[in-house]
Amino acid sequence: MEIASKYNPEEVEGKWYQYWMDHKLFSSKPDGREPYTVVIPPPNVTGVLHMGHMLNNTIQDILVRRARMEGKNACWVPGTDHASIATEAKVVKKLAEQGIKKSDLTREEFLKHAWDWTEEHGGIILKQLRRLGASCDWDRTSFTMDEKRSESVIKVFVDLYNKGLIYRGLRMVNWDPKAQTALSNEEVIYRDEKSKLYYLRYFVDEPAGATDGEVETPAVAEGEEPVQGQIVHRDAQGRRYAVVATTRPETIMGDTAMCINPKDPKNTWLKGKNVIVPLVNRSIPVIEDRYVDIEFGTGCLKVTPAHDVNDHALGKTHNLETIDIFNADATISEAAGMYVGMDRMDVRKQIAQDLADADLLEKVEDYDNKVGYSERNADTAVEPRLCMQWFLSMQHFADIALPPVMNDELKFYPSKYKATYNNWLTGIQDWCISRQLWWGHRIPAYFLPTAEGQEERFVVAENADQALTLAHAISGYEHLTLSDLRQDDDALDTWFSSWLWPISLFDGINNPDNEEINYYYPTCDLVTGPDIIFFWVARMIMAGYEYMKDMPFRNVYFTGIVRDKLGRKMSKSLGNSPDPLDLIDQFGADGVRMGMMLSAPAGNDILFDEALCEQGRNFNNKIWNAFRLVKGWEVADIPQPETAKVATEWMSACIRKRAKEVADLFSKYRLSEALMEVYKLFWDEFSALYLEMIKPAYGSPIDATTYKAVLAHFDDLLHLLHPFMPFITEELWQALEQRQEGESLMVSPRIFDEPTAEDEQLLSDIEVVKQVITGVRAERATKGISPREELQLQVVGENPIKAYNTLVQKMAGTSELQQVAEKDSASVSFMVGTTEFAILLEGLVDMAAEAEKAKAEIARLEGFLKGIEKKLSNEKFVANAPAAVVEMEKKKKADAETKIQKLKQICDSVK
RNA sequence: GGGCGCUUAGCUCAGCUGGUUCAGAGCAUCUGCCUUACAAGCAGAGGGUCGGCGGUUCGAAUCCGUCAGCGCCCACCA
Repeated sequence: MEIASKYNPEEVEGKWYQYWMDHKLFSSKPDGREPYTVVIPPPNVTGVLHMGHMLNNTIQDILVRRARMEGKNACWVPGTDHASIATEAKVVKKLAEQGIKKSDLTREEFLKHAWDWTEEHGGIILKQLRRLGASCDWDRTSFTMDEKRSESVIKVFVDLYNKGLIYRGLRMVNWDPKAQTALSNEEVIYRDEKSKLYYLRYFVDEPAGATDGEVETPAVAEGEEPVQGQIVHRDAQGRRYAVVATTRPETIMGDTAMCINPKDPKNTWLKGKNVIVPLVNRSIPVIEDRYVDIEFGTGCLKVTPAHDVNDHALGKTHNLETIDIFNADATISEAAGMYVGMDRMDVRKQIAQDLADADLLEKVEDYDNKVGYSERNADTAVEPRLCMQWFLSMQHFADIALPPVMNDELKFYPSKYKATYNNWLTGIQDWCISRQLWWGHRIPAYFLPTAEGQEERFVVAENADQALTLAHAISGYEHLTLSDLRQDDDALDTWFSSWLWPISLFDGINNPDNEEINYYYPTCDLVTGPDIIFFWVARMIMAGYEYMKDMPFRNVYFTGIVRDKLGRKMSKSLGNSPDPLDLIDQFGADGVRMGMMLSAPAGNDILFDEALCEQGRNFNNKIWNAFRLVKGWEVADIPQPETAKVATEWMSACIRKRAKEVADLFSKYRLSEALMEVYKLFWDEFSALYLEMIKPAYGSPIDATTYKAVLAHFDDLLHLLHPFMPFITEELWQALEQRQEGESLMVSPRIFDEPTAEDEQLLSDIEVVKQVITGVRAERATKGISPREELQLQVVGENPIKAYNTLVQKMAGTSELQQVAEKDSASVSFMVGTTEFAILLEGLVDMAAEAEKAKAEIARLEGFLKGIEKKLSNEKFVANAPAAVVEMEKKKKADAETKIQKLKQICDSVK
């Protein structure tokens, strides 16, 4: 049968993926084998595959398939995340396109739309992962909002509430005015922004011309006048005013104080005064607090307790009034009294104009500051907002989650993220877990009816019935009915469900001690990006220790961020992100997987370049063609040639050695290096050398012994390659021999022997042989001699590769190797170690050129020798360096001297 | 402002606790080959004063200090 000379992934990939699925080869059940568990970082349920997923899931699949090759019971659990903010935003947008407003819908109606949307778009990403070859146990596919996961979340909420770790409080939170929900601190991304610093005039609430508080001054000129450190501003009418620098003039309607530092000499005259908020014309007190930076701006700070975290703290300390001037959508509220209904950004422009018109704007400067944005709504600035939210106390969790990472019970790869983790946990703040959204797990808190003005009362329970029972126990509420209870409208932060993922996937919360959780937990490796170390990784560790009293995973492998080859982050807006599926169409899944891995050293960002996929595709083709060669041989019952016997032993040694190296690299998660080992093993050693060594002459058959060995070697190589390139390896493995239906390379473990001392000897012997072969080929190349033309090779003196003479003949295209005391004069020679080899080249030898070459080499060696001699004559070196090092130097010296001597003979022979 | 990391060949990176001729790999480049598995290939070759300076040491790409450049994370200076 004719096999195509190019590997065609399309014909192969779908076929084998279906085969694996049909035979349930991805599925895992607890058994006597060592478990190897990975839980997928659940992608957004309605998301589509991007390069980051591609990288991340390729790595997971490699680890999982590798574990199978090692005979472990590998279980990779897939699933998706409900991504409350992102999904709700998409649904709201879609409804808006249909002319439906969320506010016109009931919660139930909205959720119906959301589920419809999820059903329609959900799970596409998981289907896409199959193209990549992801060997997930699909029967276990879960969703953070499916029944079991939801039940787990509610149970945990109730439990933590009962433990006193969840509380409700009026706090300044990060408010996303677009999604109209609170965000946790981690969900806010700060961006540098070019903005303006507005200097506003706050007139002192006093008659014009007042001077109290000022230090006596000899003379006061017009404008501002520093007197003994004071800076007093006066307008033309002699009215005094303070200047306040702010980036947010639109918040002045919420000002309830102006603050100075008590130690600020510039502003002492303002102490105890009241000032008038510009435009608003409200009189507010001047307060003193050391919080104010004397050096910044004018040292005067406007205090808006409702709209700034620091101001809020000041407000608390100084008992200030709080005026909330924003609506939930960040338009101006009635409370502001002016600009009502306008958007905050429009007001900023408008108010700057109005202030200028009223001569209340001293100046405007350019200013670089940081503005917080919602992680999910990149275009909307977060607004600090005071509101009632649910929080989780984090100190307890930090205490249980920090030690295991710091003492390496739970390992981070690369370990530099330990420091990041440490920083976050030691400065941890409470976690705002409530979101003003409907799409998510509804907070299981039930409010009881209360009279106007009475403090709110609620109970927390897994369901309404239990809540009612709890309520009945409260005096005054004995006769409550279900309809009197009002469940909290808010949903929980998405991460409040994903932090349970490694436990909830095996139903360990609802059903502790069940067979699965006991078998699969703790999971082995977590593969994720460092961007969610706080969101997810840290919190899973917390939940793990809280609910399982054990780590959720033994190792965390942090991948890098996928960038383009110019180092730019891949993004939709830049349009520099290829569609992973297009890449698979173009290069095959195996090619793309290899392309990703070639560029992905652990922890470093990866600079993705399609050229790497090309390299991957080329490698596939190489494997394919090696297979074609081997399968094309005719086998005969003839004796095994000596060269084939040696070559076969050598190949075995190569495999053992590389396999060990690969295992070592895997244990360190250095997957790209492991791949490179296998790559070189296949390409350089197996294809370029071994196959050439054993290749029968054209038209001749191969002996059965060698052929059997080649197949065995090929089989070994396919095992080593399989985790990286599952499809082509399965295809060839199935074609290598007759297989039973249901058999698969994927579930055929292979343990490799350790390399032996004999292996090492053989490998180093063949290194010398390779140098001799290269030496001959190099001469051919420089002299333009065809590889087919047989050459006469001589070895001068002792022959270090006597046992491999026939191998050299075959590979270098030489006739029988002659051992001579003195080489033929009509020859060119080269050195391998300290041995001289000579190729007889009647008429083709330029003796002068040979002598020149030798001379140059002598010069180089003499320089080298000088260095060594200097070292050896240094008494301190000889006295202090280890004996082995000194010995090595002596050997180098001797070798160099020998070579020089031989090279000199070459020169002499020319004269 | 605090913390972490990086700088080695044209590119992407290895070089672990200082000493195996240690200056490496892959890709790219150059030269020659359509040789009966593969031109998506074969054979061969070239290429770096290891960011700068200083120090420790018999010995430094490797340890210390410092400077320069780059990157990331955290932080309430309006």
